[in-house]
Amino acid sequence: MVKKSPSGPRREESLSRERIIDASIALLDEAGESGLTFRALSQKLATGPGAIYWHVANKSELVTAACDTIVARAMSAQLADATPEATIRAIALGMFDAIDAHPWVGSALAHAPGQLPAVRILERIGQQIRMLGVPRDDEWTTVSALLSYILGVGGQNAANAQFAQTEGLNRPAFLESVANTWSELDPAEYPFARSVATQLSGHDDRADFLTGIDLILKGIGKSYAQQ
Amino acid sequence: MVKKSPSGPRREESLSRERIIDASIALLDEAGESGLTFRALSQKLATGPGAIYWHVANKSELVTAACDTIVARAMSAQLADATPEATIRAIALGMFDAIDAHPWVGSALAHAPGQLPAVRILERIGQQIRMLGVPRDDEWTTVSALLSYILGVGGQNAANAQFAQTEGLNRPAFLESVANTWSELDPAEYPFARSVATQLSGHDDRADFLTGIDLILKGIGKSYAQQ
DNA sequence: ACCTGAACACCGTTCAAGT
DNA sequence: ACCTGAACACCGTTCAAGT
Repeated sequence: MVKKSPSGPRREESLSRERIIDASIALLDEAGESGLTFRALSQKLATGPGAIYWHVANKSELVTAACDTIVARAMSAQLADATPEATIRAIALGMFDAIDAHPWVGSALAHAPGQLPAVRILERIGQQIRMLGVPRDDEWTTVSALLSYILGVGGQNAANAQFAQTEGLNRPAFLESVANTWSELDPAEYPFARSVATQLSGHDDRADFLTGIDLILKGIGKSYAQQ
Repeated sequence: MVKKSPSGPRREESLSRERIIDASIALLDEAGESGLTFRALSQKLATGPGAIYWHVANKSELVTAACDTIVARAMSAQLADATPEATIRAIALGMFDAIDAHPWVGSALAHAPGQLPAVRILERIGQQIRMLGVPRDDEWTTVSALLSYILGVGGQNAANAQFAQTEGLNRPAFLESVANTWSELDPAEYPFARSVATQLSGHDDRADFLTGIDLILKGIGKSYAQQ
């Protein structure tokens, strides 16, 4: 088949959906959620704000597309010969690390339920759940619990990172300031929060996240004993 | 002690932090997240935008305060003579219903981790976890898993409601449109999402949410068998 | 002490006009 | 078909000026 390509040599600099998304990711990584602006973006791409609308419907679609690029990358990592549980843990950790590296992905995911990025995660987890002996009727609920937990932790991590950035603090300093606030709460009303405040700064978020995943997996195992 | 009150009869109409927060809640309930504007708010309160800044530092603080009012209300419900598990379920359901009634609370919670609203939930759950025989060193991780799950589901529900409202759809219609999108995905790449799409619209979000809570509680029970 | 409202420095999005 | 960039209709926030 003869390729009837339109004409001329493709200019590397010409605008395209892909270039716009790549520039958006760079902007979001550099300056956070509030850094992505059609004006900043068009400047980075050496064009006008209106040009971007030729390739992208609106800002919401742009953020979702940027998010999807990161999620697709994280979900493409495969590991063979692992148990379903181990694979689910790996998928979850992959998302944790992706959100850690790109905090804006956490809030983008939270704001676009049912969209492609979330479906990618759902699909990979779902395929593993099928192997765990969960009855068909309970598949959705089970997968949805895991997905919600992942998105919940991701969203909180994203908010922490954004808050710390806004305040000009690094993560340890931010956690310490939260711990301080909690220590000053009314002892009669907030005994638990106060006592747990001291543990806060020392903890490993990644390990905590994984413990939560294991808790849910244990619950699934207890509900649907497999042979 | 003699009360040296400033002067004159308090005008019912005078501005106050409380009146501002109440008006904000009303605005958020009526028009969603994007409905809360300093201009709309000042119009509702028959004042200027600048006046609000005398009582409230900025928009972020205002939203958090509005969120806290709803959360405090939801957390104040007490039930006596219940097992820790039953109490945790009740706390979780209370938050689910609060977010269902005020979707903006879901995203407000997600954006303000470590702030008072989240700590209220953390505290109530934490007190129950103490009664479940979870070792001190694992308290934070356990409570944090439950809280993340609640915030995750809440955030997704909020996003669903907001999306549906933006699109001018009711919830069933919105879920159906999501299910339709999923059914059209590539069968080779998305077998699970496609097969689960049909189950989507029929499901009870509240029941699913509770199943997730039970999954985590089962996991906790399995980890720390109590006598 | 508290309120007013114009002004500032931004936004996302549109659209006539260009090539 | 694709790009330009001025213009529109908004924002949150500030601040001199009032009472």
